[in-house]
Amino acid sequence: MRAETGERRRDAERTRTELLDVATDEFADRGYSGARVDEIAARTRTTKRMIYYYFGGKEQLYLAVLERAYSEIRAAERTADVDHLDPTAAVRRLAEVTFDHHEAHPAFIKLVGVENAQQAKHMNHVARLVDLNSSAVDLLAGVLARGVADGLFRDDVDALDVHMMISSFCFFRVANRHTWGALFDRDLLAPDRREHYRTMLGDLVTGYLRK
Amino acid sequence: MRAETGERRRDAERTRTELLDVATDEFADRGYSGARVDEIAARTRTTKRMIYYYFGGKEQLYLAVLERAYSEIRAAERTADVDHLDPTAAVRRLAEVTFDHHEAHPAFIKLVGVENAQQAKHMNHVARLVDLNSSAVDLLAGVLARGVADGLFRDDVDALDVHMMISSFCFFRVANRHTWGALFDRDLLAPDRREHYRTMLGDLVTGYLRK
DNA sequence: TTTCTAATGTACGAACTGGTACGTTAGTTA
DNA sequence: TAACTAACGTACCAGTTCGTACATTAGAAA
Repeated sequence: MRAETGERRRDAERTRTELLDVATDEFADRGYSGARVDEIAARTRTTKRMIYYYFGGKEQLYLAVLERAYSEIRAAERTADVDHLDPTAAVRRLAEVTFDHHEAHPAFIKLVGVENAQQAKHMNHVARLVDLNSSAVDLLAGVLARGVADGLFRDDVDALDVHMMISSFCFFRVANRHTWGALFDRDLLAPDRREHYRTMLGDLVTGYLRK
Repeated sequence: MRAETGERRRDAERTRTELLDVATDEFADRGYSGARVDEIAARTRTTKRMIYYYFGGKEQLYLAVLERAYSEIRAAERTADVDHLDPTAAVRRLAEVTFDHHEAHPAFIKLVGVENAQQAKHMNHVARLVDLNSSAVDLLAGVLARGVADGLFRDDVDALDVHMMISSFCFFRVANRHTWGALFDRDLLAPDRREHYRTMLGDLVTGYLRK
């Protein structure tokens, strides 16, 4: 595999990263038990031995994949700059960021599914993840408070509930596109329907919040 | 395993059903590749040999599980009697039926996840399933038409989109409760929050449809 | 240049796992 | 009651898969 150039350079960081990249796809596509360490190794320029050298084993590799995937997400979530928008536009904006993010990271979505299939037992071992995700909700909570203060929004809604509402729509569209396509013959990710769903989500959320 | 009573009766139907029951849980809990035929057999009163005798193999057993799970669903979906309700109440009713259904059938939800993880490649082999699921959408379409005719609902909404909106909320709540609990320390299935979410879904959908 | 160690490669083993060959028995039918 | 077959059980095999023992090498340090 490695041989194309003939050269053999040593680069611990590159080897580690390459293993993580390939493992992310493999775990996302085949699930934890479906993923094969031999297969992961074969798709890199290094060997299976390095998985054990750098990570310790299949499970720790999966853990590393999970942690990196969630960490990368955090950065993206923070790009939303909504302070200058009025509350309604700001909520719509936040929903769109989540929408775009889900669409752009199918592997991450699959990993969430894999992790839920295992009752999130691995995620509990990555304590660091817990506070990462709160930031998105805090941002939303701020906007909601502004909307309530302005007399635009209902005052009995919880930010985490709204976040769930948004997440569920975005998650479903990506995660369940295959069964949906098979059952109803409609591709939820078809490019020409993208704007439609994005707008729909915004309407949905702002409609729910409106007094 | 079987030995408690000492007796050994022959009953093809019972053996088949028992295998399907156990296999449903095993596939739902561990995914297709994670499920073990030996484990399935061990949890029944019969032996692994019978899986091959009645179904042919692991894959065909999974197919049988999938088909039965979807078939059982259809019956439940039909219990909604909404013709006597005004459009808004009827939509709320349909959403609640889906909500209740998802909550009552976690194994089914998991199977949907398992199937999506495999790009629904097995489901495509069960052509019979396709028309099963349409009935729920047809029911919804009728109600929406009534609402539009009465001047209550927007006239630019598609029934399948509304169905997706409802499904995504219900699906997410059940399917992703583990990661959600781990990240936000909130149990989406806590009994004392059940009414809250059920109402929230109704508000969400009717709010979106309202003119 | 020599030494030393992190990084890498190879070969192999033990346990697991889906599947099967073959024998046995319950219950029906003639 | 003898014959027959659907239903069932046991033992085993062959391929797979995670993991490891051991050998080797690139490149830094002395």
